[in-house]
Amino acid sequence: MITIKDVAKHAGVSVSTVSYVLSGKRPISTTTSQRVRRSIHELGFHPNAGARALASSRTNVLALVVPLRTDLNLPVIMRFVSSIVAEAREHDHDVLLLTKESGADEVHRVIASARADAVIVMDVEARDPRLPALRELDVPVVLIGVPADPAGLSCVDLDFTTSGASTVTHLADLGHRSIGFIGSPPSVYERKTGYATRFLSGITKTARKRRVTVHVHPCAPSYTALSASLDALLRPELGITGLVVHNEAVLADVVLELQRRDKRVPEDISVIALCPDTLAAAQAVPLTSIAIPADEVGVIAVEMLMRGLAGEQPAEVRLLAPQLTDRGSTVTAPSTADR
Amino acid sequence: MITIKDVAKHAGVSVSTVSYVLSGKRPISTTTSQRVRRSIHELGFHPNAGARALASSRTNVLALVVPLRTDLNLPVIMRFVSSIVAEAREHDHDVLLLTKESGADEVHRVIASARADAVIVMDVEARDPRLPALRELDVPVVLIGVPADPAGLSCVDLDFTTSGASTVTHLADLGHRSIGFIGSPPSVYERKTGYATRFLSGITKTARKRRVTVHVHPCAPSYTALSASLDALLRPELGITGLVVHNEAVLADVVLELQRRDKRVPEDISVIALCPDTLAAAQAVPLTSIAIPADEVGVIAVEMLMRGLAGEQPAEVRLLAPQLTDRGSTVTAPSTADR
DNA sequence: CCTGGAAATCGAAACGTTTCAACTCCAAGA
DNA sequence: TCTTGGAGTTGAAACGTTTCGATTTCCAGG
Repeated sequence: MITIKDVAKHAGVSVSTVSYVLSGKRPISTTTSQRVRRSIHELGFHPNAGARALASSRTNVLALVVPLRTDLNLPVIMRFVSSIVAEAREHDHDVLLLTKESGADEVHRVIASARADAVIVMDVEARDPRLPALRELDVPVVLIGVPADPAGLSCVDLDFTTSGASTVTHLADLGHRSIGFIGSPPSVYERKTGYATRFLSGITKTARKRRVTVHVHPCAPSYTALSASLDALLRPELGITGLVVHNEAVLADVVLELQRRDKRVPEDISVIALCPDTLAAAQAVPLTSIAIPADEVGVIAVEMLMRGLAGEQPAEVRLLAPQLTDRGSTVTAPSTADR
Repeated sequence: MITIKDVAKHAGVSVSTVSYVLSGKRPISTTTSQRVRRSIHELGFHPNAGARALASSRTNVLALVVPLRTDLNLPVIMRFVSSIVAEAREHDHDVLLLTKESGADEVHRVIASARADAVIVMDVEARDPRLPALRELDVPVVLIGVPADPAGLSCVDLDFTTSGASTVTHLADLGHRSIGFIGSPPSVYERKTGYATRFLSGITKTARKRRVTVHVHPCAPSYTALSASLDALLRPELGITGLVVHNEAVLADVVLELQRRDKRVPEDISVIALCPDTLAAAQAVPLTSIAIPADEVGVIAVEMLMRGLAGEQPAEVRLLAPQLTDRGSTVTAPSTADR
C-alpha cells in the first residue's frame, strides 16, 4: 500500500507538505506543489479514508436514508438517489445507503460511529417518528419532504400545496367545473405522507375557492383499483370533465382505460398529472403535467448539507415552485350540450 | 465523544480488554465481559469506524454499484438493493452506494482509499468494459449477472437460459406450436446485457428442439411500442396461441391490450411472464410466471463476499434454478377449429 | 507446597492521516 | 544595518482503534 510517507519521500518533502498540497490549507510554492502532485500521480497514491477520518474527524461520507416501500414510486425515488450521489461526488463525498426500514437508530449508529458526517432522509412523513432522534443528532440533516413541524431541521421539496392549486387553477381557467382526482395509494394518505396530503389539500382548497367540485379517489397500484376508481368517477351524473392524476403506477393505465371507455383525451376529458416529465411525455397521449424536479431537489439537498458542514446554514425550509408543462392533454371544457 | 478509553476506565479494565470483549478474539471471563458490556451500554459507546478501519484494515463496508439507467426495471433493482443492504447489516456491514455511470475508476478509488472492503456489481454486461479493472482489484468482488468470461470473478444470478427453456417447455407441453415473445427494450439487447440475451437464447434453442415457432419482439417501455409489437404478433396468419413476456414496464399493458383486442387470457392466448412474483400476481389476470429471485440473489451475493473476506471462497459462478408458478394464465392451446 | 501451563488481562506499538507550533528564509521598511 | 513579518516548510503530537507479546492469575497435578 502506498502511503503519504512514500509520496513525501518520492517528492523529497515532508509528510505535512504533501498533506497541505492535497488540502490547500497552507500556501505551498507552485514548484513544490507540482513535484508533489507528480509523485502522487506516479505512485498512484490514494489517501487512506480511515486515517483521514480519524485525524480530521471528517469522513466525507453522507448517509442517505432511502424508502424502499413498494407503494412508493421507485423510479422517482431512484432519480432522487442518483442526483444525490452525483452531486455528492461533485463535492468529493460518497454516499452510504440506509434503508428506511432500519429506522432512526441506524442513523444514530452511523453518526455515532463516525461513519458519515451528515444525513439526508427521504420520504418524511408529517409526524415522522424519526424526527426527534434526527434533531438530537448534532450533524447536518436535510429532509426531502416537509414534516408538520420542521423546527430545527432543513427541508427541501417541491411545493406540493401550490402544485395542487396550480392543477385546479389550470383546469378551472379552462372552464372545468367538476374534476376527478386519482391519488396515490390509500396507504400513502394513511401514513400522512407529507407530500401527498399537501398536494391534495392544495387541490381541495383551490377547488373551493374556484367553486369547482372535486371527487377524490386514492388508488392502489393495480388495475382493479384503478378500474373501480374510474367506474366511480365517470358516472355521468358527476359531469366530470377534468382529471388530476397523482399516481405514477397507474398513470399509463388511466390513459388506456379512458380510451377503452370511449372517453377521448382531451376532447371528452382533460387530464393533468403530477409526475416526472419523461413519464408524462411517454404516455399514449402526452400529458400536461407538473414536473417532480427530482434532480434539482437532490442537488439542493446536498448543497444544503455542504453548507451545514461548513458551519454556515441555519435550518431552512426550501420549497420549489411548481412548473406546469402543457402537452395538450388539457383543453377547454366541453360545453354541456356536447356531452 | 465517548471512546474506548472511557469505557475501559468506567469498567476498570484496560483498553485492550474492551477491544477483546467486542471482537471476541481472545477469551475474556464472563464477569469482566459483562461489566464491560454494561459500561458500553451505559456510556453509549460506539467504536469509531475510522480508527477501527485504520487499525484493522477492515472497513466493514461493501461498495455496491447500482445501475440507474431508465431502461432497466427500477423496482426490480431496488429489490436487489434492499435485500443486499439488509443482508449486509446482518453481517455487520454497511453499504456504500456507487452508480454505474461513474464506471470502474470509482470502484478503484473506493477500494484504493480503503473506503470499502469488497464490491458488488449489478447489471453486468456480456463483455463489460469494467471487468478487467474489477479483476485487478485484489478484494472480493461479486457480480450480479454473468459476463461472457467470468474467469476470476464470482457471479450469482437466476439461470436465465434454463428459465427461457422452461417457459417454452411449459407452453409446448400445453400444445402451443406458435408463440410470441415480448422482450425488454431493444437497447438492452444491443448492449448485450447478459441476462436478457441468455433468456432469449434459452427460448429460441428450446423452441427449435420442441419444433415451436417463436416470434421475437423486443419492446420499448411505451404504449406505442407495445401496441406495435402486439399488432405484429397478433396477425392471424402467425397463429400465435402463447406469449412470453420479459418486460415489467409493459406487462400490465400487455394484459389490458389483449383484452381490448378481444383476446381472452388464457382462453384465446396463454401468457407467461418473467418478473417478480408480486408483479405477476397483481395483474388484471394473474399471470403464470417465472420468479426473479431478487432477495435470494442479494443474500447469496453478500454471503459470497463474506466468505471471500474470510479468505475462503474461490471465484464461483452460482446460477439459481428457475421457479415457475402457475397462476392459471396458461392453458392447453385452443384447437385450430376454435380460432 | 510447589510447579507448569492455560486462561485472563495488560501495555504499548502500530495504522496513515491532519494540524499545530515552530523554524527558516527572504524581502521590505525603518 | 537591523527589525519585522509573511511565505514556505517541517517535526511531532494527536486521532481511537486493534493486536502482538508479555505479564499476571489461577488451578490441577505431582
